[in-house]
Amino acid sequence: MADLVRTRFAPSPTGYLHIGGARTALFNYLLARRHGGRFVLRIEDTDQTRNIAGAEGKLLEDLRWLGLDWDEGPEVGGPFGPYYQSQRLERYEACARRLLEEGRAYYAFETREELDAMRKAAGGSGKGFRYPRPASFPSEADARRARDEGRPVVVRFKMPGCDFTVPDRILGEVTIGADELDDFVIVKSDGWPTYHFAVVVDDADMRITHVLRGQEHLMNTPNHIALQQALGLPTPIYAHLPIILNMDGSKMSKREKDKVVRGALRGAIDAGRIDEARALDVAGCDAETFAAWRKKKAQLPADALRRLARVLEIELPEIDIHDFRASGYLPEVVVNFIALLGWSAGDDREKYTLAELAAAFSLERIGKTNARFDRDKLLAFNTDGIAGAAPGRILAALRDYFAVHPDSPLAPLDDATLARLVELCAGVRTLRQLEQKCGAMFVDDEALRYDEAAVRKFLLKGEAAGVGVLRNMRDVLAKASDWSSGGLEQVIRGYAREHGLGLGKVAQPIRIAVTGTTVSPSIFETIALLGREKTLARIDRLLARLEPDAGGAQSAATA
RNA sequence: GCCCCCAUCGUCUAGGGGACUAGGACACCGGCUUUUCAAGCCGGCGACACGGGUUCGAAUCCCGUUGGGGGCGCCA
Repeated sequence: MADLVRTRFAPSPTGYLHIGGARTALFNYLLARRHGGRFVLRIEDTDQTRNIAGAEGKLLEDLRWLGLDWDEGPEVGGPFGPYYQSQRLERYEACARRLLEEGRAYYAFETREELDAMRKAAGGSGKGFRYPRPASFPSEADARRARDEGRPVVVRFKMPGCDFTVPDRILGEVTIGADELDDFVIVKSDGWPTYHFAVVVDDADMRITHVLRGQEHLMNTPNHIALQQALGLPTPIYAHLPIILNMDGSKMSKREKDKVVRGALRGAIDAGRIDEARALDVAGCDAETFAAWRKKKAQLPADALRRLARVLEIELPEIDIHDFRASGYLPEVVVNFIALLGWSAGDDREKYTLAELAAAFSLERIGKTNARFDRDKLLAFNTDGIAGAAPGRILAALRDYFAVHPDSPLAPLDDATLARLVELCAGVRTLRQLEQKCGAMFVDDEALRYDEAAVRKFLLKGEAAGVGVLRNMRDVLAKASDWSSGGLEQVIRGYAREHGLGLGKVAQPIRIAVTGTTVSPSIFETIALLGREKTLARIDRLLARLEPDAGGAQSAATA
């Protein structure tokens, strides 16, 4: 049992689970499962200013949605808890005390402003600053006095002054020179540990054997190893994962959403489609933040971005796991896809279930190169995933989708109807696409919105030939004796043949009348499902709008 | 600026000195199918960043250049 593999995922509760975090969690999960070990979840909530209420719940929900269940951690407990760093403060205090007593750490009293000034003075650009360690360390009395004077008191770790070599299972041995290493802070002035300190203590306490984390942590690792050596703790096996980038090569981050919305808003304002004041109103934040955001100086809250995106009629790029859920991706597809970002089994296989990944995974097959996140390929995977899933699976996935979109027009439908829609929509790429394709069938007639361009193209163009067809079809359909999809197909095809028209010339006007758009399942199936009454009512409704003499509105665009 | 990491089709990758006229997937292009959007089927385009070595032989090993990424916080 001595070599039981124990891995962990240790997020801080600042929002939804990010795609990069999800990949890190997945790899840790897979390694533990592959070796019959334990996967631990720990909440790193040591930054009181960054913790966001409700974020932890979202994080756990996202992990569960992906199917990454943890053996120890929040909600499940375990022998090495508590699994919240905020509940482990005595442990860090004890370790810090020991380091202070042994002269391996010391107090420091600079304010942030003083440190900023020192950094600026250090180098031309202020980079590469190293804290000037005092010849003799301040005493407990000095620390007390500083506190009494209202100065900040932190504890810094005395780096041993030697080079450090990080043994990394992916990158090999990476040596960082002593000159690069700084006496970093281990206890903040609020008494809480920094990440570097807490992570070392906790990983040891929780018997973590393997640490898989993003490559952005590589340069921190000497600090961690030094700390482990000073505290007499073992060094776990490290594996620094390549980073996931956007298609443009920039780091994939939540800023991407800000960027997209900011660009769209500028275009809309330039085009006169929206004005500054209205945009601010939609965003619902304070004017100062909004102004800063427009100048790329700040980020907007997620819900503000969502509201703006809706008004601007743009899709937000998916960044968080929750975004993919909301866009109608299957969790097993997301897992499959991100597993292939930086890992491959070495053959041509690309499709895996979570269990299959757990069986095939190995540290040795993780690559070194950063990967760009290709949404097109994910979409293709999702299309295959939906096409290849058992009907019951898609039904369950739809129910989950409705949990995120309770207002979906499809949400109230029974399983049998939903199953029918799934059949009719074979080939859709996402659950959202299925919703968009079928939604219009299940909204009230009054709520139908007409695609203006489609109306022009298929109804009004060429001396309103489309309107004529629609008028005729209204009568034909009213008299149809068999309102099944088969019967309707006969009637409609028959009409097209008689009048020497392609089916499209007949189907599209009907489709627009009954759905408002050019997209729906087979036209026969669509109106069969809609029923005669609604179909005729919707055709009448559109005809009334398009024929002023019938007393309809001037333009379909106002609908 | 300094330090670290990386480098095969547009993208994710296979490849670990001869099996490479470099394989797969997505995207793209062309065709077929077609009542819309998708899906599907067939075919095609397309890469070893560059320059030096080592070697009988290099995509594979070494060095340099260039390019990309990361780090340089009382954030994690």
